[in-house]
Amino acid sequence: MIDRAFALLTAFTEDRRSLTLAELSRVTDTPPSTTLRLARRLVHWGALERDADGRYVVGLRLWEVASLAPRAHGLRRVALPYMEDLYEATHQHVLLAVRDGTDALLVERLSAHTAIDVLYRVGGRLPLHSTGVGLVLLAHAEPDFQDEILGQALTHEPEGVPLSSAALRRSLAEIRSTGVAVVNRAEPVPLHAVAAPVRGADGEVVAALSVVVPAGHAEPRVLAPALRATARALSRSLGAVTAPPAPAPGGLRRRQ
Amino acid sequence: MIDRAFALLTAFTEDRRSLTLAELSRVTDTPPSTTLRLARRLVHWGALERDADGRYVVGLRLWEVASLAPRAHGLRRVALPYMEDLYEATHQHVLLAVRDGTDALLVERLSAHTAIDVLYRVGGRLPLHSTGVGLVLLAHAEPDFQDEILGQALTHEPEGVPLSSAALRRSLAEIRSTGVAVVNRAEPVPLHAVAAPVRGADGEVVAALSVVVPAGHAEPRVLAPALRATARALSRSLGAVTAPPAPAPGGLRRRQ
DNA sequence: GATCGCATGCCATTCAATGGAATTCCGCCT
DNA sequence: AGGCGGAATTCCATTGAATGGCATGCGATC
Repeated sequence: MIDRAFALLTAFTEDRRSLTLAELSRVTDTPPSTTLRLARRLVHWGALERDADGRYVVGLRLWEVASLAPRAHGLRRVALPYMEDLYEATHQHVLLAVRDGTDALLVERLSAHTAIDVLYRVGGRLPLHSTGVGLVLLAHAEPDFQDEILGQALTHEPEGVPLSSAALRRSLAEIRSTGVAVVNRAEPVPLHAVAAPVRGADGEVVAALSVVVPAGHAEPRVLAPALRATARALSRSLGAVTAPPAPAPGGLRRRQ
Repeated sequence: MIDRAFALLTAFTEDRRSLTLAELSRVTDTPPSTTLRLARRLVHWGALERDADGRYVVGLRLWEVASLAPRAHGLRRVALPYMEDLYEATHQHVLLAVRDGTDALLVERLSAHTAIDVLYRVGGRLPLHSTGVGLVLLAHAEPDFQDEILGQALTHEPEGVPLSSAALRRSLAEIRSTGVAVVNRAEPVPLHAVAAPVRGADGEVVAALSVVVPAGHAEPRVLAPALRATARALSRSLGAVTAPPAPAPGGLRRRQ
């Protein structure tokens, strides 16, 4: 069965990058014989591989076809040179994320090894309501979806401070009108994040671009124009025809 | 059936990034009803998505799990900062590739937008015998595998010039003894490629790191030490314990 | 040296995949 | 407008493949 195969693949996570057959069997709640048969098929095809210790790991061939995903690698391909430009200017972190369900998915990250703290990993998920890229994506999502998120009890992620839905709504409006999201964080290390929307061919926001710098490194005021300009240039490369937002005056909620 | 599912996924290629159901059906030689059922399952799971036109494309979720592949994204994660260093020095192309079967698979590429010609894409395959990274990987592959490759009729890829197996064997020996591969190419645009091996925890070569610059930009002589040093630093990050190669004197063929 | 857990092979049962035919939908050409 | 052709989709009886319990061999651990 095919759901079994996917269950096998999803058994792998960031902190479970390699699994034995027995582990796979337990995690997916499948009898060992079935698991073995399936794992073999996947190995044969290249979706899984066995590492030096005989443990199962995600395979190169799966990555190869996944590299054709337009919203991930396809986007990245176009964005990377622009990200490099930002990277050279800041020499800290440059992030590119798209929305998937109720999370932001980090599609690319450039980081100097002299840069601060490791943040999120490429391929990992970020909360929408407490990161720069997340806020940008949320601010430009369909209103219905925004309501759904706003209806939940939210907290600022690392600190655990509760976040009122009214305050968040105000933030989103401001993000739409200014064209950037600015997040200042004290924990775990003081930093500024500045993020801007990236638009696709039909004008809708398809991704968010961001830089993250330690507090004192550069003022968000200075970074914002660079972010806006770079995101706009990237949008143009993606086929976004006309000039951008033309933000609804007063930050009206229902725009779409 | 699960092979059907993989057939569906492999129907996507670089120049077929999006497919309609009918196209999928034709390419995989599967009846439309079966194809539809399967495609739906894959969409449900996130391995496929439908784009704005309703065409099927590779999905974000597949990319997400694929980002756990140790030999692809896992490697890249460690390598990227080192690649950045090389990139800053040359501002052209920096490549990272691993071997998969009889090809090199390009795991990462940094390129300035001012850089020359587009070469190969990330996620794409390169020939082993006529690229810098490929030669490095081939030179450090198991002897049996080398023989297999050497037994074939080979040509230098872009020019179509035949390549004698004796000459290639000599090249491989030199690559092993010098620690770098140097490829000078006239077609389609004059360029130099310099590549060096990256070693994993148990000392075997797991990847190849390379820079590609236009002829006249920088001499391979100058680039080689930088490549060797960076590849070695990267190897150390990967857990390669001891100092590297200690090349077999005289470039003996059977080393393993 | 014995035991436990893991990887693996085997096989009768059963359940789910299969694809042909019919239907609807949509875009294009006349 | 009208109608044609291809694509997407539904349905269902048939068939063929997935299933998992059990037994075996293997290796590590106490």
